[in-house]
Amino acid sequence: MSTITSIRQAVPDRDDLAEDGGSSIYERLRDDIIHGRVKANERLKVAELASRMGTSTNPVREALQQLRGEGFVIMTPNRGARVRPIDEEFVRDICEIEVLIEPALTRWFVNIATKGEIEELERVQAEIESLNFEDEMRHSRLDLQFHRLMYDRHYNRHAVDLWVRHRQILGAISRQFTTSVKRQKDVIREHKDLLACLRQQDPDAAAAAIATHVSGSGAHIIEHMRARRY
Amino acid sequence: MSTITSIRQAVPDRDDLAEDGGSSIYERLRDDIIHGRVKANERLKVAELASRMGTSTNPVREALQQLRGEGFVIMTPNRGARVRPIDEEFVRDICEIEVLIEPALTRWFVNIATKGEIEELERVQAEIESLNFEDEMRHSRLDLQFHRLMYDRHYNRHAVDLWVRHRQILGAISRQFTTSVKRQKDVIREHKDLLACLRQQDPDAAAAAIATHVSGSGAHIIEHMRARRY
DNA sequence: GATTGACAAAGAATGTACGATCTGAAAGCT
DNA sequence: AGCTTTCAGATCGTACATTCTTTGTCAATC
Repeated sequence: MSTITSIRQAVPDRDDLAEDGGSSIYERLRDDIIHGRVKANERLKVAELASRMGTSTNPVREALQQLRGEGFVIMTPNRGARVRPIDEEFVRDICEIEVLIEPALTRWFVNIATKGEIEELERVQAEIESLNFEDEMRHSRLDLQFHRLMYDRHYNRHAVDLWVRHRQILGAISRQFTTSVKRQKDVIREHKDLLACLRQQDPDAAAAAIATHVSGSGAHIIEHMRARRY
Repeated sequence: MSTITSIRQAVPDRDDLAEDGGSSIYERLRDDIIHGRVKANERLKVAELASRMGTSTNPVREALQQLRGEGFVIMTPNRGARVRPIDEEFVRDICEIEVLIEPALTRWFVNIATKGEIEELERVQAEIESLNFEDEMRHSRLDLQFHRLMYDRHYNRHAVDLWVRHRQILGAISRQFTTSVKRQKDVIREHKDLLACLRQQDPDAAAAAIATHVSGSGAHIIEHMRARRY
């Protein structure tokens, strides 16, 4: 009967958001899928989810439809919703797209970056280095801030939204494990390389740097997933 | 009162699909948005849409949620849904993303294409040329088939899905006007160039060819939109 | 005796109706 | 004029009916 066990008991991280469990039904479902709390291809029954969430079925149905639009669940007529597997292939696909998009965003940033923005980037980077991955949660926030500084002003909102969504998925997955020491050093070096390219106003080199950064990050995540038989 | 006028009366094209108006509520809404039958930022009231669609409110709500997930409508709590404007910026954003993605897909195709597949492409291209844009509907189908032959087998399903969705949007828009003669010639020439690159097994040249093809297509659409004060 | 087929019953998704709650704006009061 | 109140309109949530899928059983045939 109870196909979905242990979905919502004790979500230890992310207690800073939305105090009273007031995160919307949509966010709860999405997090459960991203964090792998529901198995791949598992069926999502509205009645079951509704009783679990403590609401009626209608809000659940609408949340599922939204998730379908975003590609997190797959719905077939009269047969309900299934979890889209967040497996290595999925991560690889996302990363490959980001390897294409992020360099383009970065290239544009190189051409419009002000002195102040580059200094701000360096400030964040210095903070990242001084923190040195001691607090993964804070590091994640700083890393997000670093990239956001470059992308936020881009005119292509569609591309940036895509980046945000992809990053949320990847960030949620990588939050499940601790970054390896090698990857820590690589991240810092890659950021430094990127900053050097920015200072030198070299779009091509900056694009190449961010490409290796994204690619390396994706490879790191996939290796961890494979190691855990995720 | 009736904010949404002339949404569904007489959709002349696309009468080949789904005889009894049986296209799903989601598709109807999506088409209405894409084709510009509802104005940008216009409010979408569930009760109104429900009576128009001849159903109750619940299916409409779920369709709206799905559209929200795909980014076609913007919903704010307790204030309902608004139409996301499909304007020149939106098209430009999509095209820029495709200029990044399609070359990558093409590049991969060059490396795995079989002789039979290339011949199939040439056959479709010959059909396109013989048709010579006399039937835009059939041309659109052939053009879709042309690109689909290259992308369908790609391992990155996520990227291909993104391409399909973007292409649907662009195709729906460009179906509203007739292709200029110059663009017709350009399309045929670009396809020929691409085929030459494929035959020569030159991934870089093929990627460049598809990039100019996509870019040109986008520019053509945007020019038409601007001309019509779309 | 095992396999296949139909058939019935349970489970789940989809659709309908209605009540509760929120927003927005016009009317009334100080 | 500015503020409050009130009310219509719309969204959101709950309960129920309908329809489809699925599963389990039984019988008939090979």
